[in-house]
Amino acid sequence: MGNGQRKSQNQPPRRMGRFLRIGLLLLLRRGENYGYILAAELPKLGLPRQSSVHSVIYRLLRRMEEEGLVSSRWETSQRGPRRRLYSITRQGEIALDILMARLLETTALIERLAAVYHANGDVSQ
Amino acid sequence: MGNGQRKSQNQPPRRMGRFLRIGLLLLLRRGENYGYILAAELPKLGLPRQSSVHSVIYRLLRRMEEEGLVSSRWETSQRGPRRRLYSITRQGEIALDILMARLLETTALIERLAAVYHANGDVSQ
DNA sequence: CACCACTATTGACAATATGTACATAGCATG
DNA sequence: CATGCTATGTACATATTGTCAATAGTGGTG
Repeated sequence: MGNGQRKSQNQPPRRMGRFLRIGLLLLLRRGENYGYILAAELPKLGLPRQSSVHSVIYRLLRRMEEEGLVSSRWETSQRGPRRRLYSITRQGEIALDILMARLLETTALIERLAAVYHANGDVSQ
Repeated sequence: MGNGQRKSQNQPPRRMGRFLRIGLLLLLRRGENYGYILAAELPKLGLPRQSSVHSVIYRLLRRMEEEGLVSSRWETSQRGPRRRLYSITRQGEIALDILMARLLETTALIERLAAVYHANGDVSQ
């Protein structure tokens, strides 16, 4: 207790935007779906629940539609509150490919940093 | 006129904050150093140059000092503009360990997403 | 000396991203 | 009709980031 380390310890909320996009595109690649379900499915892909809050997912989906990565239509003829059904577009599929490629770059960066990290005390270059 | 694909293609600037922090801590673990040099060294660790702009690095270093991860002092007796020399603190070393641990989680997430990505058309599950 | 280039740090501003909380609305149940 | 679940959306505050400019010391050139 009472040590002064809290400030750097209390992990600030991770920035998951990039991963959320990928997760949503992956889910939508499986087929048309709507936000409420997508938000519930994301944690199953490994995304932190905290980042998969509904309002965040809805906002992101609208954004992705603006960008042309997904398209939406209102589900017709079902009971309960209306659902906005999203589908991945061709552009979205391309974007997914690009995002995954960039993920590889990120992995490479991480490995590089990890290598330096583990080169402990070894100060030479 | 032009097709409408540009919007999602032109890659938005990556968010490197987390990696920059790690890079700076790794560099400072090698020994005291100042911003101008640190900004030049980061790309050698694999960080994109775009993210290693001086003003960004200076700002981040000040921020990290506020958080107690690094400490600074003015270099005495040298010619040219004064330099603010940074050192990593004990807390900074701990934070580095934590950041690296979280990097592993990120790697796990990436692998998981990649697995789903490559399970192409395989909609089952 | 006037001018320029390089080193070195900082501050200010706008744009974007994110967290959080709330608002709306349909339907079902007791 | 109060409550709770499904379902979507909006609004506001804050955090992060990119960009640009300001300041300052030193050295070289004409």
